[in-house]
Amino acid sequence: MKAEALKGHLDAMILAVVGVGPAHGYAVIEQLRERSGGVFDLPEGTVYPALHRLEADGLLASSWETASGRRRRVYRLTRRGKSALGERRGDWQLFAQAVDGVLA
Amino acid sequence: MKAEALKGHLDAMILAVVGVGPAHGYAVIEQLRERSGGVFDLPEGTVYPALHRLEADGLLASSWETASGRRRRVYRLTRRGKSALGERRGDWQLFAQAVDGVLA
DNA sequence: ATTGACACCTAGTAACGCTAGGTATAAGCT
DNA sequence: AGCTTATACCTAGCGTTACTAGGTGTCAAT
Repeated sequence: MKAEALKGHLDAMILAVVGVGPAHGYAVIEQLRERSGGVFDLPEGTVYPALHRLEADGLLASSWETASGRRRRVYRLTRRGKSALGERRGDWQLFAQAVDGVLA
Repeated sequence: MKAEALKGHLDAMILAVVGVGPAHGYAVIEQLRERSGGVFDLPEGTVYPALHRLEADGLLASSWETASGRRRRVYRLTRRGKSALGERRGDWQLFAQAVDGVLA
């Protein structure tokens, strides 16, 4: 599968993962891998910048935590992020249905 | 819907449209609009370069036609294009299922 | 004569996932 | 003690690709 396939859909998936509950970057990567059935095994260089983007856009907020000697930046959904997640889910359904219509 | 959403999926859809039967660029644009229920109303600057890419990759082949005074470049699937279409359909199903899994 | 639909083209831009490097802690093995 | 693996973070630069914004030309309708 080409790398470009993900473009424009990663944000929605990250919001969805963090929407389940606050999570740090590494955990987001694991969740994406598990919830996608192993399809999305994303490098850190993909996910970390995306998290920063989402925070800069005000859809996520972060705070530092320390767990067993390791520092973690834990992200949570902001109000705007929660609202954006709803929109993105709708966008995805519309998009997927449209692609199905063309490929059918 | 963001423009990036399409990335990596346009090729598959163009192959699918041309796979139904040879078509020229403008007709491809119309087919994409119709078969997607109006969701994909793509500018020429998106579709024409994509057609050129696919031809350069050997998945499409083209020939000039003249219909009622207007010249058209008509594209058809090559053997490799047909095979690629099959792969891309599979990729899409895998991808869509994975995204569904994460967003659910 | 002018507008709109048809039909093609391309240079440049913006977005973003990824590569490839880097730092640092903790646990387990030899 | 040294090494590897997993955890956990970061970023500069690259490559791909959809789109913008322009251009050319034909034909039908007003």
